[in-house]
Amino acid sequence: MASTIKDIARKLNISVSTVSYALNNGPRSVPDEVKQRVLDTAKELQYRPNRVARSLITRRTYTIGIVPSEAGTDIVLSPYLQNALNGVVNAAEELHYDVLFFTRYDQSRTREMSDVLLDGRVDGLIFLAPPQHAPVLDIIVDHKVPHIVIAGEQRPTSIQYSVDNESGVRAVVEHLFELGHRRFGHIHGRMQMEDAIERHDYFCKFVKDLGGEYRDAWIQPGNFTMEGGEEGMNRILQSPDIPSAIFCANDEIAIGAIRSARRKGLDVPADLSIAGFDNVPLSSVMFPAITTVRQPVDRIASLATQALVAMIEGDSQPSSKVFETELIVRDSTSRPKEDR
Amino acid sequence: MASTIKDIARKLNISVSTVSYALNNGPRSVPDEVKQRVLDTAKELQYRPNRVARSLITRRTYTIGIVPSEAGTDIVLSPYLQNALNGVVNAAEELHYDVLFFTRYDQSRTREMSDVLLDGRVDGLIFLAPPQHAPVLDIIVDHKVPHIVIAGEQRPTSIQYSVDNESGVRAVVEHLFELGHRRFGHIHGRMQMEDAIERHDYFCKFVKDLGGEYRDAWIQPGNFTMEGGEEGMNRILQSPDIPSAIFCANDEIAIGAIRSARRKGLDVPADLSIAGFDNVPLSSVMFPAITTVRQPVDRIASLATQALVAMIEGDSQPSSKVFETELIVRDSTSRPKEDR
DNA sequence: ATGAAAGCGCTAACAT
DNA sequence: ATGTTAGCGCTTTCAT
Repeated sequence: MASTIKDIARKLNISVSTVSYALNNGPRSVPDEVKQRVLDTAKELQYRPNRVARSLITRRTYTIGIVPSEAGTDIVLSPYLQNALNGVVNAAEELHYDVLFFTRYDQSRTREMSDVLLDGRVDGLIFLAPPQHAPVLDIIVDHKVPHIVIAGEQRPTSIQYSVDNESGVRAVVEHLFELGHRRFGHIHGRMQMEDAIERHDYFCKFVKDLGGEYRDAWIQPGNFTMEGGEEGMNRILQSPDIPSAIFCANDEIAIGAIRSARRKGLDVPADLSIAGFDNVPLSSVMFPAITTVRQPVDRIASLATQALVAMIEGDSQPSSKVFETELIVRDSTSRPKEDR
Repeated sequence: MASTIKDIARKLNISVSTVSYALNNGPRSVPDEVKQRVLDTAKELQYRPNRVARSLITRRTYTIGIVPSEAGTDIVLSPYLQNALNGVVNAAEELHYDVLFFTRYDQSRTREMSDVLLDGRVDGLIFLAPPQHAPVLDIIVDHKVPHIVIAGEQRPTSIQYSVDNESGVRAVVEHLFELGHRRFGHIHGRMQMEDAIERHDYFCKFVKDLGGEYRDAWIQPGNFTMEGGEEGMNRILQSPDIPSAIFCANDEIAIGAIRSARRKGLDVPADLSIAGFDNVPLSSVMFPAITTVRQPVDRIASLATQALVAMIEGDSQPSSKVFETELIVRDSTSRPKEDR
């Protein structure tokens, strides 16, 4: 059995409070001589503090929880989640926090989920791209647990760290328009997610604003995955006539879309321009390299983590932030065929 | 303030033990009528069990800890770690465990580290490619904490899940030899890590066995990273004469090596064959696609997690496992120039 | 300067 | 069938 402060106290014939103060360097002072004896005995007995017992009193665990946007197999294979997690881990390491990854984020069981998130194992929570109207989030807000939402819908009650989808989408659409495209398609993400909705809506808005054309048949779901992108593109290509440019809600969709187009004998970008969003590592080494919108996921996640810890430690009440994007033009977009 | 079982008991004028048994469905039976009233009151008071208090007694947290091979920035960007983490998360989700990612695995502070790992927040630990002779591991063994080591050195005291580096390296070297190569170089990983050591040693052994040639100048460190691979290759290319084939200890090194070779005006594979290890996603979409050795990292991690939980729950004492590899021949290797 | 004791929220042995 | 109570290991208030 592991030894406790009681064991140290007994061995030294002093009280547990003195041991506690000696071990923690305060808040009550302990004479150096006593402190040294406590430390020596602790080492001798291989004493290790039990943080569970400690946090029962202090209500602090030095652990932050990360809540992925959905449960399911292979979620950690998503480049977006990987980058976000990387940012969280980077910041957490510096702040001396560990990261608890909640594996069971099942939308359909609000009660069970909130019980897990609120069971005392973490000091604060980071929600990663939560679905719209997530009831758990209401409960978290209710309980005043420190938390930050990345890429979620606006809620006055929660601090949001999100990317500026408006300027990002505007940049892509304008880029395609300037190349000469007038007929646009879109393969969107999971429409429960804020980024998917915004990118879809801004796509429609900017195409309309510029006087371009889009049709219902050219707008298809892509689920933020490669498979989804492939299927979405298959459906678009079933139209009697097809658009000359496709904006995909993320790079994985774009990769799938390119694969589908190729399979149907279309050349990207000669026959069809395809653009993505996120700038995941793969997008630059793919053939063709994908035109995309960079968003600083790591940085968003790092700063969110720092802000969360600031909330936890009561240093400050941070405010929501919107992060800038940057258009990266590569080889998957070019002038439309009819122009040449 | 959140409500506790005490609040429920008081409100219902019954004892806390009855409330506890009602909430937990046992081990003592509670009449349905009472149970229902407890459940109703729990809901009404927005009661949520405090798992920290519970685990202080039960010594169970339903959390497994994952210990990365080193601390540092951007560790979650490593494809190997990502795949392993994905496997752990997949299995953990199914088993209803969450995953605590330890961010502060600092080799130089054994004491601090082991305190963190042993502070009661997790039921068991998974070590991911720990460095050789890691003193923390000794302490973990000492404390009889359930744990499994992935890709670590053999230790009779710990259960190991590792990949069969011998057959993997043999397959690449034989592949290169059959293509006609006789002069081999190697860019190795961090030599504190078992996989790096084994791949290096087996490389030397099999080249020798087959009657091929390698020289000290052709064996360079690559640190398991793209940058390392690039630098390693730069050094190899400084030799007056160079090998015709390079085996890299992982795919990231290979990617860096290819980049370096290209920069010096060499064509891969025409001028130089380069092979990797791991089969990370990038390796198949790279240009040229990389010849590599597939190892089932996700599966290793999933099975390790399942085995760990079995240990935790006392169901069984699993044994160490070695996993098979598979050579995947792609476009970065071909017959040497002089042959043509 | 330091000991005694209360108690964090919960489980479970011990009573009745 | 159910209440009382002793902790789990720790922090911290209250005494002295």
